[in-house]
Amino acid sequence: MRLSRYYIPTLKEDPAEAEVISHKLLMRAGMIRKLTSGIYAYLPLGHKAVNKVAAILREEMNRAGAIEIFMPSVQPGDLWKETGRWDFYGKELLRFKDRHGRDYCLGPTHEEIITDLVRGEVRSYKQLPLNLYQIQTKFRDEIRPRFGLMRGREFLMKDAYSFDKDEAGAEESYRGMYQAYTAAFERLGLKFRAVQADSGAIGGDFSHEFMVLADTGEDTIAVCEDRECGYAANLEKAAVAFVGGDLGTGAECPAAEEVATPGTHTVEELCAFLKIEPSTLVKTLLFVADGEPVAALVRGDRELNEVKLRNLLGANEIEMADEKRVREWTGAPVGFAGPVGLKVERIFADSELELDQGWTTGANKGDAHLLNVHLGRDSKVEKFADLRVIEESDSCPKCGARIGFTKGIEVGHVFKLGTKYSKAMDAKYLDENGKEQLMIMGCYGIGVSRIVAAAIEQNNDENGAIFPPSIAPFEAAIISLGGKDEAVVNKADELYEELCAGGLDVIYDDRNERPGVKFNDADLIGYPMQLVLGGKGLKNGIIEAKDRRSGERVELPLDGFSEAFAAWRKGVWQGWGLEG
RNA sequence: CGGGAUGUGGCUCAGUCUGGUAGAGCGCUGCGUUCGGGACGCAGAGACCGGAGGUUCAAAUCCUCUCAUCCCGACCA
Repeated sequence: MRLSRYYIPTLKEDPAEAEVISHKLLMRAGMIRKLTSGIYAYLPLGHKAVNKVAAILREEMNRAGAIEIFMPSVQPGDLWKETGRWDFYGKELLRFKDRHGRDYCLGPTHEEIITDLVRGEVRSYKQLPLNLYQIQTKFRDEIRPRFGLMRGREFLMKDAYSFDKDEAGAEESYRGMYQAYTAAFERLGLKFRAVQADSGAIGGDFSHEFMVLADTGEDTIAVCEDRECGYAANLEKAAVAFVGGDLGTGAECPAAEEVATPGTHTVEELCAFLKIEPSTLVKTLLFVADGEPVAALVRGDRELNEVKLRNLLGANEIEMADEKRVREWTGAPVGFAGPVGLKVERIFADSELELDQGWTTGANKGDAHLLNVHLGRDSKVEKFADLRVIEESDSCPKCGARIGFTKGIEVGHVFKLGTKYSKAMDAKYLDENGKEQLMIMGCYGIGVSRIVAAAIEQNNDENGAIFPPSIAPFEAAIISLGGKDEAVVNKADELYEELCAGGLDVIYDDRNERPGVKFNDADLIGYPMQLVLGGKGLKNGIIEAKDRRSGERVELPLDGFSEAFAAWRKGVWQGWGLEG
């Protein structure tokens, strides 16, 4: 492509609306433009990068035996009512009515549609397993879209759905997708990790998230420092190594005693007042879980993991109790809740609290706390369970080594759905014995547009983006410094034709611009390879080749250029851990 | 939805407090010079100052309402 006839509107300055680096660079490199909050137009370069990602995903999905289809983004409300998600999905689901007043929504995901499609066609075990996927625009009316392509409302997603006749088959499908994802992310040239994850609103039995590692990522991942072990999990999923014990009867524990603690609403204030450590007291947190009051206890220096509590309760939604409810249940202002005499039936405690007795807790009374509380003797805890957020330096739940934290961007998610949707929508087949069985499903998503943003978040420097060659909108740029020097222009033209003929996706900067402008644009956009041809180089029979990532420059001979270039190109790809 | 901020040529911003003829830099057009890391000179085009209402002789500026965007908290590819 000749740049003089192409469309890459680069910006010299960061747009005011962009905060994170990928958003700034995508805008500045002329790859995207915002239409409205969380909704972007893809300019030629952005579209090209997205397509390169999509092509790799398509290849890996096909290789794994999945079959591409394309489903509508406008979906009838009836199907969502059938699974109950019309009511449960929340405001993220953009709903509207057609001229007849019928309910519709813009698809945030396609379980309902695919299940409807398959139940109408698939009748026999002979047709299973089946794995269908699409690459398609999704719409989620996010509460707060931000960070450009990282969290848009409209975005491109690859979503696959597997249908199997039994659990074993479903697990095999799941493994197949897991492997396909691993292969795809490797080809994309991204540093990533597959981590255990909570299955969230879509539901299901177990799931993994694929995280692109970047310091600017929104998610925190707990990773075992023992590489052999390989345990990695999303913070909200990461199990804490079991530390429970025998609570005993409390016979040796002195009787609970009330002390006045005026004005101590927080753990810090209380500890300062009583001159004790946060690890010796119990925090009592009050929630409303699907409308029902629940209390959760964790040690004073720990943080409650709401996802673990929600899963323990099997609840759909949990939220912190408001001040009014806290007063009602404790008879005290916020900050003095405790398990003893609490007007909440269901009390759950973190396993760790089973290890010790004689805790300091709130007294359910203004300006007072209790000392020497024994959770078995003085209160009725329904269950001790893993409820707290894992901390850095905690033990790995799998091998006991240290846990470290790292940041990541979620770009893929694999779920085993089980029969959640097939049951709700009656997707059945006849087995070998002519008996009706529910299909076992799995679903597998990859944020295609988000990958482009994540690639930049992971790879950039002060001059701009640095694209892995497999994703880059163009693999290489020829920068001609010819100006009016016809010899240089002719040679650059010739090289361009040659590279194109060789099948290389190359952009040729033939603009009548000063060298600095061309260099800066090329660095900003982040083509992995730059080929610079100037008057001096031509005279000496060489062209300068720059590896954008390492910054290394080498001189390639013009005589025998193809071979020299091919060898150098291979080296650049290898620098990314990739094979051209 | 709560909390904070911002809306002024295509872009980044000044001007608003203290009302009085709309500015700068970049970009864009033309001509000339320049040409290996965002050149320079000259000449130009381009803005109902987010919108509506109000106060005033006079509003980008003060008041009221509204819309949009961005940032911090609960969701997710």
